[in-house]
Amino acid sequence: MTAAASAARAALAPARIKGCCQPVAPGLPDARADNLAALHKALGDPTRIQILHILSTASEPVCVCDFTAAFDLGQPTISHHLATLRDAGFVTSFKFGIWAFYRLNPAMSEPARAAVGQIR
Amino acid sequence: MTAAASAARAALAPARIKGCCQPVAPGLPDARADNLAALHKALGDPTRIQILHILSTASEPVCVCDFTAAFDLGQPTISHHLATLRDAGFVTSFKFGIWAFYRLNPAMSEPARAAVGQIR
DNA sequence: TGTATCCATTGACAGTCGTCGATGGAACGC
DNA sequence: GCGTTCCATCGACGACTGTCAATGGATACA
Repeated sequence: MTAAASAARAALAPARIKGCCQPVAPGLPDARADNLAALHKALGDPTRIQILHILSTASEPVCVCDFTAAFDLGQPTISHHLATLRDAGFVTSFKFGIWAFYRLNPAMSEPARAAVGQIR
Repeated sequence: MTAAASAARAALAPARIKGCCQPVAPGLPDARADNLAALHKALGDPTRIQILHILSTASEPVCVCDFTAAFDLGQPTISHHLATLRDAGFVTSFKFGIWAFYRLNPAMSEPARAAVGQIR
């Protein structure tokens, strides 16, 4: 080991005698980590990113039939993606006659809002 | 249909004659949507959220052996999660002797940085 | 040189996810 | 009422994901 490397090691791992391991902060509460992971998992699909992009640039609620026309996917698949986004708190929906409309959830959580803000 | 509902429909779906569908903006470039989805997919696991939390609060690079001690998971699983975060651009690693250290990637993309900033 | 430690990789397995076709309920127009 | 349209749900299937045990390479130290 060179002198430089030795100095680097001292800076990186001071007081790590037998091996290098030292205790690490316990981290986030499990519930918090689970919530954040679920939030990001809902964003882990290109179709759902596109849906949120459409909703974040739309001035009005968007009809499901508009989504099915915009994507090369079956209607059940679109419905599934919309339900995923709704379950994660990103969007809300309402029915109007035979149509269902979706829009961004105005009560979205702060991390969710930050994530949607990056979809540009 | 009540008069109020009729007015609401006119506001929501003007000029939607045969059905309600109207063209929707084509959306993000596919590559952009894919990149954002991959980024969020890498955050879609509580263990990886915890890892990023530890790294974002650590003042020094953190040794893999510290992660294996902090989680109730096997060493290959920790290694897998760290590789996932590295492939997604969240962290970088270097070896020092027999130890491997990880830290937040200083060249992280802007959406990635925003997401990590929400892990608190 | 030999041994021990650390960590990445491989192979395997159960569970989850994205997608589709089929079905059924709800609302509209005739 | 009756047929039509829209959309959520169900069942199924292939692909991917998280986890582990086993393996092997690289490094340090006696």
